[in-house]
Amino acid sequence: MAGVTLKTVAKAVGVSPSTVSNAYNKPDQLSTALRERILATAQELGYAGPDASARALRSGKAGAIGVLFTDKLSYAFSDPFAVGFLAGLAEVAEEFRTSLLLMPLGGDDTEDDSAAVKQAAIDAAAIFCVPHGHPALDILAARGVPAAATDSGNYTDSWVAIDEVAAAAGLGEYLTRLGHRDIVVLLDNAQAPGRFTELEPDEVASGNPTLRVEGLRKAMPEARIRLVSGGYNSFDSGVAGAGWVLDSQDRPTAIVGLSDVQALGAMEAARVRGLVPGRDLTITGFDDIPAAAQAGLTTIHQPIKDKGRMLGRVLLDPDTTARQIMLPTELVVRSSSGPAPKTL
Amino acid sequence: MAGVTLKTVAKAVGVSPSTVSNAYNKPDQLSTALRERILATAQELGYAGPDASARALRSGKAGAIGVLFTDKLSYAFSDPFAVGFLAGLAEVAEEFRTSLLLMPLGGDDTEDDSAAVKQAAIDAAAIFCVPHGHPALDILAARGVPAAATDSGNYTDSWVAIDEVAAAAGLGEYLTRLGHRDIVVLLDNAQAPGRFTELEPDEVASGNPTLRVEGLRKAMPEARIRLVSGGYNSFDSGVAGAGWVLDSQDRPTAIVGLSDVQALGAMEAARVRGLVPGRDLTITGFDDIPAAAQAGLTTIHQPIKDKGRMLGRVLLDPDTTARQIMLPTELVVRSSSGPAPKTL
DNA sequence: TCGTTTTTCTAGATCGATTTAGAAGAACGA
DNA sequence: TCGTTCTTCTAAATCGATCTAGAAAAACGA
Repeated sequence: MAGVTLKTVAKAVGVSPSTVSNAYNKPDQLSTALRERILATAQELGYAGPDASARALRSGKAGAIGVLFTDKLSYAFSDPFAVGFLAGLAEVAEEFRTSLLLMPLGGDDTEDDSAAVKQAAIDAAAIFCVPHGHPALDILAARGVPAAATDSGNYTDSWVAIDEVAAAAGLGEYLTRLGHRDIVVLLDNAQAPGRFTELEPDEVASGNPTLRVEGLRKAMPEARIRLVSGGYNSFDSGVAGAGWVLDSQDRPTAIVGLSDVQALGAMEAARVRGLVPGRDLTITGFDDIPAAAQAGLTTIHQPIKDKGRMLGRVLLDPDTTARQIMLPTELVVRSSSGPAPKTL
Repeated sequence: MAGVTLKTVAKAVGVSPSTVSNAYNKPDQLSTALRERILATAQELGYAGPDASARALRSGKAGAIGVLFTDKLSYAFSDPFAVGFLAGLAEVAEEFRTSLLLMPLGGDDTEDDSAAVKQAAIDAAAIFCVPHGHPALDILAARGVPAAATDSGNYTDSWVAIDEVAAAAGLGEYLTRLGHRDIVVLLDNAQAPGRFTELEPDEVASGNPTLRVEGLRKAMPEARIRLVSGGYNSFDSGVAGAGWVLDSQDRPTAIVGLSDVQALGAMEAARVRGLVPGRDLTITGFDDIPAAAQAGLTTIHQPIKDKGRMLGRVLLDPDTTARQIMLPTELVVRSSSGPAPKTL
């Protein structure tokens, strides 16, 4: 049972290993009769086809692309945004008979954490919301693995992204029109999980969060903008972070969640305190996940699934020559936003 | 840049390849000074550490476990049940520094579809809701890959499951008590996607669906039980399948979704037709995903995340010696179920 | 001082396939 | 009939590491 290799089969049939290999990979290189005899013998011996690792080594193709996450892998699935992205990516991967290798990076950047990135046998990598400067990115570069990211930082020459700054600026303009001058931005800071505190600008993970804050600042130069983190990106951290803000002496008129799950958490926190989003305060999100529509959350819509699909094409499809793809976004106004209360 | 291998580094430093290998894998096998010199030289040459495929081949460890899905990979993410399972599995995988390789199987069992299963370099496999007798399972067995399933069919000696029959029987008893005698079971049949038709019992994918139907039959021997498929397991197929049932001349008093997403779809279909679940008809689900509670769906609760976690332990943790783990379930009654209408 | 143990390093086999270049024989055209 | 082209198959090199067994040198104990 164990130790049955190409060679074993070759010997049993009385042909060379090359021929057995061809029987599996290049059927037209040998006569049908022989091929069938080989396959039959293989079956008999309990040989299940060429070994994956060996093939990968020799042919230089791993048959998988890595998906890099910053958050713990288990968090990755708790945000429908991530799920939507994966669904799109998976769709294309499937088309090219490629598997997805999920690779968690862990919050802290000890070298231990990057072990998976060094280890993994992958042909390419999809970089999903990983902050710039993360050591894993350097490792990928050093390994020479083609990579494409979900944001347009200049650390990867390939990306599929949205114009984060412009999108956030659009939201900022909208909030300004509504009269908001005192904003709290709710973001995730994996470095400081569970720390509900105002952050200095340089504590914001570079990448999308920075760009979104930048867009807001640009559009609302007069406004006071504070940054608060409730830890990892999740509904619960939204509840906690917004709770902290709402219980403080110094409430803002609007809470801008940097993801929908956090914003939904914020809505929950408001509800618990008897506040009605859209009337008593404004809460907005980012992404437009399905649940956002149900909850009436004002948010920035971005084509999540398409992002995954396009990234897949950039990595796998030779016909897709574009390396940098910018997708459109749209401000979706729902019931969670409204004019700033005049009673300041 | 390209073609830098262990050997290159070894030659540059003036040591043997073995020593360079040890520098990476067994630091205590050589002096610190030499190790540092090797690492420095490697860095200089742009060598990013031992090649993954080669290591996998030689050491026989791939550093990844495969996750097998029946549905198209993209569907896998649309059911929160699957997502919950993955989150649990990922948690344990992370602990053991192992990656997850997602492997879609496709609906039809042409040999082409199993290519991924043959190809994939994995140490073990998690079999997620794959019907018994699927060729991919035979391939795994032939390859000698340790596998564990999410259901207790006897095709794998390891599994983490719930007592499907008993759980469904509990639901059946409950429905009987409520006076229901005419049931439609809404299930997914990937063989016949988009086909909204009553199925013969042998058209039901073996595995969980069969067991659940069996449990129902056992608990409600007097009842008329019809089977209907709306295609792949999804909200939309629930809408479509239930829609077909509700538009027919011969409406049942209860629709039993074999998954929550389908049941939620059925609720939507009812709502659209002006029917109130729990009053005009009964709708039940299976799994108890988070959305079920929000929607007031009566369903069977199963510990989704724990299922993933336990399966991970069975596959990876040497301390977990149990091979077969049965987890508890519970009938959760909410507003979507009620007495069968008397006006028959 | 001499034998023994420990530390540090190496040679060479090996993991299991794929690939390139080419041999042997069959088929073919003129 | 002879040279040419296909078809079918093979020998040997190779992918990039890890492992086993053991050599050389250093440290140690009595």
